[in-house]
Amino acid sequence: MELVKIFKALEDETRLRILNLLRNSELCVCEIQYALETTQSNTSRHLTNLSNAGLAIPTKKAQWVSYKINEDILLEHPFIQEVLSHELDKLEQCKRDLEKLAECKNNGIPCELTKEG
Amino acid sequence: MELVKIFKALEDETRLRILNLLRNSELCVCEIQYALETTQSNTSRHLTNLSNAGLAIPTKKAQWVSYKINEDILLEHPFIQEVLSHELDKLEQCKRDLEKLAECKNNGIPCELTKEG
DNA sequence: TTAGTATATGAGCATAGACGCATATAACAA
DNA sequence: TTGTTATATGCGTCTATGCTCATATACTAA
Repeated sequence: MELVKIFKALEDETRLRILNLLRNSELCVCEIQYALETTQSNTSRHLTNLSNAGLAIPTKKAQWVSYKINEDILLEHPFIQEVLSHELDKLEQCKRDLEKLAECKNNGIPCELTKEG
Repeated sequence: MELVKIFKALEDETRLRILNLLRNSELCVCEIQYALETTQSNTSRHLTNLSNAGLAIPTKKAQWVSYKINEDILLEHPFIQEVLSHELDKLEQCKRDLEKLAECKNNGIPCELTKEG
């Protein structure tokens, strides 16, 4: 059941935090990793999960893989747009993640520096 | 995180089927069990789960416990209403469940007959 | 080629949860 | 009381999944 697959993807806090980060921009794995303050493998797995559920779309550019929200699934299942727009922004953790992401963007931090936290 | 708790509850096909059944009426455990064609313990556990997640509300009447949708959580999280209204009704299994429920209601089947399927 | 970086993935561990069986609890009926 | 019915729950099993560590893969650059 596709709906179950979607809810299974939404049922993890880390994945909700990733969707929140992707809400306004396409991001590469290391930027997401930096914002979440987690490991590379953990970030990658969650992104694979979101991709398998049809919620995110990966694009490879040189050695980077960037992920964005799958707009098609938002049209097919409007409740997901509702979640993105009116649920995630209320969460403190999601706000902190966006600040962390802005920090990463502003400082022009190269991906390798995500290792140093 | 409350949102995660809600998605964990929605992430199971049986529980989505139960929410579909409760969409239009308050039902006792045995009616739900009959419509789902599953065991009593399984039905009870899923209803407890929905109740713990704040999605359903139990009411005890004599030896029966009836469950209904928690309208308050629909107001707090409109995406749930969206799921109930525009996602579940599209699922073949949910349609079959409603037919099975109607059969149970029309025949005035007492709860014990749910054993005979 | 070799080295470095970005990402993905296999292995192993730990936890969570779905299920069925059996049993407990609660309410009713005789 | 005893028996029946409706519901909940403890226990064991099985499966799924999240996490970390280590390694593999893919791309870039020198």
